[in-house]
Order: sequence, then C-alpha cells, then structure tokens
Amino acid sequence: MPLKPRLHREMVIYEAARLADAEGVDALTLNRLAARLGIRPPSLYNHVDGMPGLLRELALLNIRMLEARLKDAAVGRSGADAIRALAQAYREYIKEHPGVYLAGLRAQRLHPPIDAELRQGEERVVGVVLAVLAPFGLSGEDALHAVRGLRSLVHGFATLEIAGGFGLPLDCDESFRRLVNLLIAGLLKDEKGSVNHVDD
Amino acid sequence: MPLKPRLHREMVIYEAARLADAEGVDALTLNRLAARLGIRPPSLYNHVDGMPGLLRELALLNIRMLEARLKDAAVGRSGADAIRALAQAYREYIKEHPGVYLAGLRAQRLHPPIDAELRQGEERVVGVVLAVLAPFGLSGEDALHAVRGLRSLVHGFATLEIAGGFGLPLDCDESFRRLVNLLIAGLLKDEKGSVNHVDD
DNA sequence: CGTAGGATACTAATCTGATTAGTATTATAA
DNA sequence: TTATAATACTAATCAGATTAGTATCCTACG
Repeated sequence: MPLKPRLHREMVIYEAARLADAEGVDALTLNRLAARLGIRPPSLYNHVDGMPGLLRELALLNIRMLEARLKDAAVGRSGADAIRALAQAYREYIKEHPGVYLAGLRAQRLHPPIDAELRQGEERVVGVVLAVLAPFGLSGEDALHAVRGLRSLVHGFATLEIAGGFGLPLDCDESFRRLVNLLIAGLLKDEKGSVNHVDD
Repeated sequence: MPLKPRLHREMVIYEAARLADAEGVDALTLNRLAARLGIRPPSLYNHVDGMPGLLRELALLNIRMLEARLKDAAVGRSGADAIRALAQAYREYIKEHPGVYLAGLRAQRLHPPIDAELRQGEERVVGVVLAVLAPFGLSGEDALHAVRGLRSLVHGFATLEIAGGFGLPLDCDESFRRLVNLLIAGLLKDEKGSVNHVDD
C-alpha cells in the first residue's frame, strides 16, 4: 500500500527545475525535492543518479530551453536587430530560469568537457549565435571569438543581475540595451576597418 | 583596556582564501578549514561568524585585492590603453583568485545590499573604473551604464573561463582582447555620434 | 491464469558538514 | 594575584547525500 502512482524521470527533473528557479540553486536539495514529490530521498535514486546526475539533467534541460528561446528570438530577424533580440532573449531566459541556468554551470564543473551530450548541446547553441552573427561578415575563428564575446557579455550581465550585483538605482534594462548597442557598434566598425585593431 | 591584537582571525581568512582558490569554493568547508588550521571546527566560531560570516570576510578581502589590482593596472595610463589594462587586470585577478571571487558573489546573495561595508567596497571599485572611463566623455548615468557594461563583460568572460565554459580549442586571450577592443570601438563611436542610438 | 522480473518505494544506517551548548585553559590587564 | 576575555575543547543536534537491503506492485511471458 505504501506504493503510489509512478513517478517519471521527467517529473523529477521538472520539479527540481521549479524548485531551483523558485528558491535558488542552493535550495535545490534532494531532501526538499523528495518532499515536494511526496517520496523519501533515497527513492530519488531510482530516477536520477544522485545530485551530480540531477545537475547534469538540469544542464541538459537548460540547454534545450535556451536553444529554443534563442531560435524563437532570432527567427525572422537579421543584422543588428537579430543581435538585440538574441541578447535580450538570452538575458530574459536567465532571469526566468536562474536556478536551472546556474545548475547548468555547476554541472559543468562536475562533468568536465568529456560529457558528449552536454558538449553537443553547447555546440547547437553556438550554432544559433553563429547564424545571427554571420551577416556581419564574420567567419571562421573571427566568428567564434565574436560568439564568445556575445555570450560573455550576456552571461556576465544576467548573472550579476540575479546575484544582486547591481546595487545602484539605475535602470538595468537601459544598461543592458546600451551594452548590446556598444557591441553592435564595435562589430559595425570592424566590418569596415577590416582588421581588429582599434589603435595600437 | 585595549584588546590584544588578534592575528589569528587574519590567518583564518587567509587560509580560507587559499583553500577556496586552490580547490574551489565548494571545497571550502569549515571542517576542512579547521583541519588545515590544526583546530576543531567549532573553534572557528571564535574567529568568524560561521560560514556566512566567513563568506562575508572573503567578500571584503576580494574587494580589497581587486581594488588594489585595478588601481595598479590603471595608474599611468589613459584612454583605450587604460581600459585594456584594467580589463586584463580584472580578468587575471579572477583567474588567480577564483575561489575568493566566487565566494564574494555567494556572499552577496546571503548579505543583501544592507551590508554597508561591502557596499562601500563596491563603490570604491566602481570609482576606479569610472576614473578610467572619464576620458571618453562619459559622465553621470552614461558613465555608470558603461561601468556596468565593462564589469559585465569581464565578469562574464572570466567566470565562463574558470567554469570551463569555453570548450572549443580557441585562444582565450585572443577572444578576450577582441571583446575588449569591440567595447572600446563602441565607446569611441559613441563619443562622436553623441547619443547612444545605433539605429531605432 | 499465474508467477518472474523489473521498476519503484521503503527503512535503516553511514558520512560529511554546520552549528550550538557547555566547559576547560590560559594570557594578561587591573 | 586574581578576574576576565579569548580561545580551545567535547558532546550533541540537525540537514543533507548516499548506500544497502527489503518490500510491493505492474507487466509480460509462459
């Protein structure tokens, strides 16, 4: 009789994501997750491979959701407009899913680049960004450097934001808009000046 | 009447910083820290206010070290050169002290903006960056937005780097250099074009 | 039909880590 | 010389992760 309706792996991960997003990654605990699901902590091991496994699942979920968001944002746009939409969607995603996003980062420290599935996911996301940057005349390594830049910028801004790092009473939306515009302006300038030298 | 100087408190924080930098924030545990110091875990409470207090101390140490680094880098330089030096010093600092840096971030989630000492430290760092950006004709809110941008960019790049987020075999130094140059190019373009509109 | 497996749940127990309470020791200021 | 503050300790509690061993139920196959 103590047996209840079956739980699915999907439900476990979904509930973990809800918990992490609602109360922060640090609140994501196997004990609390089990309580939410109405089971005892050890039972979770029937669905995920402990905390490391759960974090990995969240990392995969993160990448899937992020990829979908970025594609939605980029579709039908091009040039500077596409970059703005992409950056904004990226930032909004992180703010909507801070727990899942940070869990994804944490997982990368545990599951080094050896994890093929994670790596492939990352590559798909990079692919979306590459497509958006293509019209700027970037290709090969130049394009990859630019992807790193855009990613760093959005990641940095959004993680500082959710960490409460921006203390001053200054509109964050405006800060972000300006930052993205600065990047775009730099890309446009580069486009003409050919090489990536600002002065030197 | 004067209380005797406690050099032990400094030692605790210093050792915590070494541990965090060497083995990661997650390895920073009161048990392990106590073992390194040759005492039992509860004895640590004579020196710091538990784990939250320790994280706060590390956050303060982080700000002091970072401020010193940034000042060193900026002194005697100006314009684009100063920005490059500042960004590079910032990034190098984070890579040298990943544990302390991340502990500082974690502390901000625990000690909300109410903490006056932390806030003042942040403001000093902002001041250094503001001084470097001043020659670009930015002032008031414009300058603050730019500080946020520069900080986001460096923070984002460096934290992705230490998290192993850049999987591709592409030179990180070069990626960073280009990103900083893009920002500078954007700032220079703005300087002439007056307002911060790229199109719209 | 009826049982063998697998999936899933449980309890019990271990380990690590944070924290509090209570107590002993010792250096030093009065 | 003694009172006190700083510091250390042990013991105990609590939360969390994890493993081992066991019970229960669903389902598929004979």
